Amino acid sequence: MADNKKMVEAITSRDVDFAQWYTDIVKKAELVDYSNVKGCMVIRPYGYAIWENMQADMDRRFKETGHENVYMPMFIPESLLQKEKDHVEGFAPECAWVTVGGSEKLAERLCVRPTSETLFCEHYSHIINTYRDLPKLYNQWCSVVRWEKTTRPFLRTSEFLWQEGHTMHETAEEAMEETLKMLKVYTDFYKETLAIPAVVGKKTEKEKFAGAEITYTIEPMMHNGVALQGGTSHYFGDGFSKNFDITFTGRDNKLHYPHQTSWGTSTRMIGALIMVHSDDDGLVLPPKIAPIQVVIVPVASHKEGVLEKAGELYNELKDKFRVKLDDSDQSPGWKFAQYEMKGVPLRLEIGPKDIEKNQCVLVRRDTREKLFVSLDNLDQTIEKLLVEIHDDMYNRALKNTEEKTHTATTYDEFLDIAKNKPGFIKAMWCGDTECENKIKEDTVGVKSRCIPFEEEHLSDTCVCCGKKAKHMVYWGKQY
RNA sequence: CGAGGUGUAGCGCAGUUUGGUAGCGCGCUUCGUUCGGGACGAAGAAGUCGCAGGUUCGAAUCCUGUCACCUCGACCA
Repeated sequence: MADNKKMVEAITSRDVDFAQWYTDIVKKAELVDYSNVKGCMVIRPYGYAIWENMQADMDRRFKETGHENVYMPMFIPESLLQKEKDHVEGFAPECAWVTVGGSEKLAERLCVRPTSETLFCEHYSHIINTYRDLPKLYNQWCSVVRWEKTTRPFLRTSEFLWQEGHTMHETAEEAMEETLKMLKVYTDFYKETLAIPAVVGKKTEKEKFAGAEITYTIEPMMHNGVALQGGTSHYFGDGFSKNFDITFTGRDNKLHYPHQTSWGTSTRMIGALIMVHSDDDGLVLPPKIAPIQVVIVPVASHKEGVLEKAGELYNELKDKFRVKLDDSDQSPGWKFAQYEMKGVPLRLEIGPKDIEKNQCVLVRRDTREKLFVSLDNLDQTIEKLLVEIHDDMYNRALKNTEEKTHTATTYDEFLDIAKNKPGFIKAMWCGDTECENKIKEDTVGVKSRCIPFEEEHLSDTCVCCGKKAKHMVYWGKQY
């Protein structure tokens, strides 16, 4: 037992050191390994399986909304990147450059894509000629590179996997509709698949994407009250179109510039998953993306009939759920701990006593609740439980978010909350970037998260400067 | 890029102050006993002490340089 204790203590407690706890989970659940390239990580099979499940779910949603997958080059010539001024200024500081090919110095250096707006625009300028060519609804699954100063597995790495949608539309209205539609796709995905609630809304001028007219964002709150930008959807208007000379002949037989959007989510969502749901015993995965949904652990597997029964159950369940039968010769206790570490939503124990009673033991990862259930209609019992687990996980995360969301109407109140209570602060804002800067300085890092779609009227004046308020803003620290 | 920290067996660490030729726990291999919350015994395998110089009869240990990683800031998905 002393040894068990030690193994369990190998995960730093979440309440003691959140950052260390996160790193422990990521390593011990075998999601990643550090690589020997600065800021890059090896995504191990278990971590990659989570990403694959996320991909499959999102890809389905993209296709249901009419999008097609494409693949762009990973290199962007410098001249192409420079066509949009704000865009290049935003990304230049974190570009990786290729200057040599083989032994030849390149005439023009190539940027390893940090994002692909410019490549899509270049391509769109070739293929868009008439309004009949619109809309173009493309998505790309790939990796991008941003030379970050500080990196953490999943949350910020030099190279990361993501999807980036890039669309072109005949009218501004249509593009705006697309921007909001994809934000909704993200919000639904977070809720229905990741069991993560989030605040959604518009970024301020200061926080919006380089080159965008409007940036919408989904901002889930982590267990410790810190926000994570979980996905963005940008409306570009016709800014890029003009710079890249993308034109089409309209219904009026005149030349027009198409209106553009882009939207993206990344492997960072795995980081969100960890920081929202997991606990001191390891990962807790929502059933929809868990690589293993049910793990079958035979108990006293040397006793006659146990392994056979476990095998029968596996065969019965394997077509309906992602099931693993662990018949290795590790002790049951070891397996219990191991699959808790890996966040498997349901553990199914089957031993001699169960077989006698035509039952098995189901243990929920999220609550540790132990249920003795009949082997009759087991698939239905499990299906119901998985749904329940998902809903309970969502509701717990929602409760945490609500409990850690505060309201401030005076600046003293705001500073007090920022200093003493982790979480979001709802407060009125005048619309000036100066106030955002001041707040960030006065609070050590509190920034505007977003202007939510559903604003509340908390007071008439800006919490910072006292001028007339324009918006209610969610404020908070972020990863 | 600023501040701090760490590099010794696959993983976690001790040894460095005071130089003497490397050790512990976990894991791994084999055999046996175990099996309802990280089992036990026996026998094994495994380390150019991050890298490069230097001092010394002798360096994991002292000196110089360098690289990588981690944490916290600034920057960002």
